[in-house]
Amino acid sequence: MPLNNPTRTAPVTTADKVFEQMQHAIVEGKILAGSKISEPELAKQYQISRSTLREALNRLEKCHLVERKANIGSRVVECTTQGLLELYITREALEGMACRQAAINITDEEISDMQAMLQRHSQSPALQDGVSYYQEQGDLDFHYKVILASHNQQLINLICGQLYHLVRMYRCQFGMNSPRASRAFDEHSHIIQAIADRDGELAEMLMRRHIAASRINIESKISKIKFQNKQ
Amino acid sequence: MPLNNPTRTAPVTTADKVFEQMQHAIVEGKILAGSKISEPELAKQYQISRSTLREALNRLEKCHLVERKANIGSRVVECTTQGLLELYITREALEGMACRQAAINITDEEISDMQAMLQRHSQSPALQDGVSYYQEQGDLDFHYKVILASHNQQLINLICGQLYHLVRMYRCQFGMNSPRASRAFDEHSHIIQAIADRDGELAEMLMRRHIAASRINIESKISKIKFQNKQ
DNA sequence: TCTTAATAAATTGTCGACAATTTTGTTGTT
DNA sequence: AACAACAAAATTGTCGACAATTTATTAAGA
Repeated sequence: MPLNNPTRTAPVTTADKVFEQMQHAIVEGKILAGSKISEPELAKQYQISRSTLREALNRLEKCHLVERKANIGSRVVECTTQGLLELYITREALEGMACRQAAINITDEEISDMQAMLQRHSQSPALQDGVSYYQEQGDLDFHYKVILASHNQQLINLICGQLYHLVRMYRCQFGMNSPRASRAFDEHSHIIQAIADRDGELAEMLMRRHIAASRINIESKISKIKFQNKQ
Repeated sequence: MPLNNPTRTAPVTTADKVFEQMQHAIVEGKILAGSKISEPELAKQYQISRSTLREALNRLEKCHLVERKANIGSRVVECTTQGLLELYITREALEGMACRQAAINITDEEISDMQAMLQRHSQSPALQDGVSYYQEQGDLDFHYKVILASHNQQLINLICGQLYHLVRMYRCQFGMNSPRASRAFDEHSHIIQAIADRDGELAEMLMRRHIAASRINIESKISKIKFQNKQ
């Protein structure tokens, strides 16, 4: 089970496999954001029938990576500054609550597990500031563990099954791979402490600030890029 | 545009229509919660092909009303006490944040609109404590307006497009139609006031308490029912 | 030359049939 | 009677073809 999706099940049907391929292609920008999706073209490309492709498209729509309009067709979602802002505000709400619930529902075993992970991260700086998209698992791993520890299936499905696909897409396409390295590590540490202390209120507050800081960090990078482009 | 779904577009394709029919049937319990869905059977029942039915099923899956497993089939979601609890906790997080964003992004026009709605509700007690599923629009209307006023498309899609289908299902199937009548009206009033004052922090806190109170109210009703059944 | 209308091409929606998988029912053995 | 292996039935997944709708192209008129 890959680190970047703890809730996923092994792909059994061909639609599953095509879904995963397209998912990666969209996240990495190989299929361009905002571009129209031609069913006949992609069906031929993946060597499958249109029915199967449409099945895959439906799943991509479920995780908000494509949008479909009746009789018009499908488009890959666009990556806009506003969309990123909205996404992080939503994350703040959901992961904040997940963190509060984690403080309530986490098992002792999961606490040990998270502390062990933190220990590993402290010893391998490469994990603290992942350089590429595939190496950012340190941060994602932390967030996934917190979310799963909430033991709230509704929150888990929403965040891991839907939001995080978009999060990865934005991170990848905007080149925001290293989420504030050392600072993030400290913040992770404090959050785990609050959870271990069963202090739900503090845990939620810290997680919300952690995500808000991450959002502001990314926003500033974007505005720099925009500034450069105008020069 | 029906009151109970402000983000919905008119159904154009037959899959759309079947989706809406099934949606209502599931929410109202005409298709039993937790029951298996036979594709051949339902396709015959609705006089459509299996492809079209599957398209409808995909949309039902998108709003979490059915769950599908590969090679096994689809089932209507179950209505469990835990599921209800999880749903309301998620609502608390999302609608709380939506309320905070509304305090930031709402237009003067929308403020007037909400105050006018409140005025109408105060004069028609029937709207304050809706008796049946179809008459609970007073409460739903309020929540929808707040969510839309957030002007955050991500939040709007998640809450209106997904969560609220489940909310209506639980309300309908557990017979929790009147959401604490008069108390709710006062709470609505205070929330709108906070939004109009542009006090995002207070607005979020009030909305969270409002939903938490609603959750606790429903929980107590459920435990009473369980108690009765054991007698 | 620019709009508008009509027509042709392409794309999406729907259908029925076949293949693959799961479930059910049966048979045979312990 | 209980269990296992096998066979039959039913269900889901996939395919290609046709219908309905949208988009592109052409023709006509102002």
